[in-house]
Amino acid sequence: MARAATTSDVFNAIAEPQRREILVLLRGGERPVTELAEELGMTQPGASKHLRVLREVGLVRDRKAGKQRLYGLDARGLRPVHEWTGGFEQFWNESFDRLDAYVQDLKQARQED
Amino acid sequence: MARAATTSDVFNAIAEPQRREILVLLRGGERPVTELAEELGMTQPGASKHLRVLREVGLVRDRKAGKQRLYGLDARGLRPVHEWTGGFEQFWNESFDRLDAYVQDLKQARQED
DNA sequence: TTGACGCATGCCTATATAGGCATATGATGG
DNA sequence: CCATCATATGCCTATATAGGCATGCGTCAA
Repeated sequence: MARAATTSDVFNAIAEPQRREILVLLRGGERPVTELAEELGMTQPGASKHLRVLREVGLVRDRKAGKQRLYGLDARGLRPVHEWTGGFEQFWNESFDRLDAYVQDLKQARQED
Repeated sequence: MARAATTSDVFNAIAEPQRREILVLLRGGERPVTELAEELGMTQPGASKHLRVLREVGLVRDRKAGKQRLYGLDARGLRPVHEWTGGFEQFWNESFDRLDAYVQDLKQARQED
């Protein structure tokens, strides 16, 4: 079995680099599919598929604009990710310390040989 | 083709729910493999495999402790994820506004029919 | 209505990977 | 050296999914 579907889990949805690029581009405002595809060097169907995933997981929304379909950012879904990683913030610096302690242990162990 | 390997991309590595659970558990301190497996209801080989991915991507480190191998958190790799999502923070609230505007547009469009 | 444009979808393939199982590997105590 | 415990790995299978391609579908202008 595999992980939760890309279409239901934001963590998985943003695991794809090109989808992250799309989100970054959309910070600049709404864009039609073809423009996104062009700017990111992907095919139009490719862009559409990534956009579909992002839409189903709620990170973008779309609206019709004439012949075009404009995709826009809905970043709210990223907040849980930000908060989850934030739960480790206190360990970022501490990690250095622990690594130090770890290295110290290694040195000691080596001396005790 | 697929996305960047779980073993090289932190975003992908944490896309797996069980790996996230492992990381959360490790905030409580180092743990041997069997204990992790037990607490998370996974098999020992399963835990070992997830730990390997986490180790290769640099989110955990291990040290020998007698017969056991203790895995500990190295959260530094989560920082880029936190920062990347943080880059969207200004859009979280704004998203509501945009959504509102969007809904307004819909209503207008409907009236204009 | 017709043609052109913009986008979504279906089909197919290759690949990554999660999980189950058996087993190899490594360390410890006698 | 042997038996045992703790982990890591290899093998196999099922599945998700990214990407290429062709094509369907809706919209607009003439």
